[in-house]
Amino acid sequence: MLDKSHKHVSCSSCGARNSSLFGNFCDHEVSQVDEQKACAFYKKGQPIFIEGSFPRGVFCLNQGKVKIFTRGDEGKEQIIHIAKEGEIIGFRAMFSGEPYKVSASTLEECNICFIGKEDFLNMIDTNVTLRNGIMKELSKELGDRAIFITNMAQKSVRERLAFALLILGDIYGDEQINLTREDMANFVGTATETLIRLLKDFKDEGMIEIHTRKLEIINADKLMQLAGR
Amino acid sequence: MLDKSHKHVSCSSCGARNSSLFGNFCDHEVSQVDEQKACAFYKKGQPIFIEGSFPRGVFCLNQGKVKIFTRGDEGKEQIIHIAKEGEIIGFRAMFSGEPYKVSASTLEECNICFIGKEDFLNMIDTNVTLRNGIMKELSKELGDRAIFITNMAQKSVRERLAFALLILGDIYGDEQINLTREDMANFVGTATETLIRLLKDFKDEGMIEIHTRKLEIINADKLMQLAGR
DNA sequence: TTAAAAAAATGATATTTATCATCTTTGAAA
DNA sequence: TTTCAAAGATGATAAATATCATTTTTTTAA
Repeated sequence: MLDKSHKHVSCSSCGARNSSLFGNFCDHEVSQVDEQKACAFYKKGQPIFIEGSFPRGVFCLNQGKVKIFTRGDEGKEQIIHIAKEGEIIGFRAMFSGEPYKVSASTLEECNICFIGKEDFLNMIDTNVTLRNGIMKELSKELGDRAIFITNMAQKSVRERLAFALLILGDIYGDEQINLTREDMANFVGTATETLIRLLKDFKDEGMIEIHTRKLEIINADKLMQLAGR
Repeated sequence: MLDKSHKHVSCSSCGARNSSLFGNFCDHEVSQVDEQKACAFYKKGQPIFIEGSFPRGVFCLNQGKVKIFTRGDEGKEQIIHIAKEGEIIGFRAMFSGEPYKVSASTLEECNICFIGKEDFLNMIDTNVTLRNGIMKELSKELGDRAIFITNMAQKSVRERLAFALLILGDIYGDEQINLTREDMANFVGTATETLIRLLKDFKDEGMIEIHTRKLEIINADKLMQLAGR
């Protein structure tokens, strides 16, 4: 369990920082961010920002996983991305001048830092490396989403599930995949019942192991074959 | 029919420039781009760049429409975007450091200018307005693609077709929508036969008129209602 | 102008996946 | 520990859409 006190998490001691967009900051830059940011503990299921509202800054994940999603016409969530430790979220709306097009909420207990819009944009203006990192990230995600769209349009639910499990495997790393069936269905883009049936098939075919709510991938090769490129 | 000679199209006389990312360039900047760019005439159906290859610069559409697409496992195209006059295409791969994740080819005869990678990146570094414009564009598209993914996952083909027609109506402006049924199906994410049947339904329901290959929207409100938000 | 190829259209059928109803299990709070 | 709500699971059925085969129309190029 995470420390629930709202104490300041120092960037210099942040285990996730090295793999983040702030990874190559010098000591001076790190302490500058440290001064400007605010830290907070989030309970599981807590919203971070909501589609339609205006952004006031960006969020940096120190600990925990966060789902980024939109809601369709009937309110059903479509999960676009699952962010993990080290990721900065909400920075797209910083540049678009539009309200958030997506919502974010925690999938587990999280420690999340906040950097105000002005401070963040200032960093972007003055720090070329950060700026290039951001532009690279925006571009990379744009490419990923083109593939996401294509998968949605052309792959069967079974293939998409295989694909999704591989992505989730990456995100969860050593840990087991830990999502409700509903969230998983909303990531794959299918009905919860269909997802549950397919998970059982995958288990029977020896691709995954199901430990109640947590999933373990035991044959990634077979999943890759199923998922396609 | 367009002039097929490979003569230089001047940015200062480019009708599309005002609505482009170069729209607010001063005279000096415009003439600089003019010197650095190369112009070419493209026939209908000609590829501009192909998924997997490495980018050498960006393309600026002076005249004509271009489809941006990926190919799924079985080679079927999924159209992600249709670019029109004034749009700069292929700049995402400029920042990602990766090969193109999408392909682009012309949907009709086009005049397209090319700006080399170095020149373009140099512009980005020195011109804050252009840079902000690019970042805004990247962010905006990211939001659009989140919605695209959600539509694919949650809307019926009928709803997606209505949505697609509205987008196409915007892109084609005064002109009638002019796409093969196959391209349209690859944009909506459905089988060509399904698309053809639905178009007939839409015609019967008074939402569109079909002039052989070209389509005209005659009841946008009804389409909007069908498409959802 | 004609011939051939490409695109569009139509019908029949199969398949996938969603939906609805119901039941069971799990986990959290009293 | 018991209780209750949420999550997970299962079965039956309906609906949407893809696929395949074939025909007609349009466009392109000889």
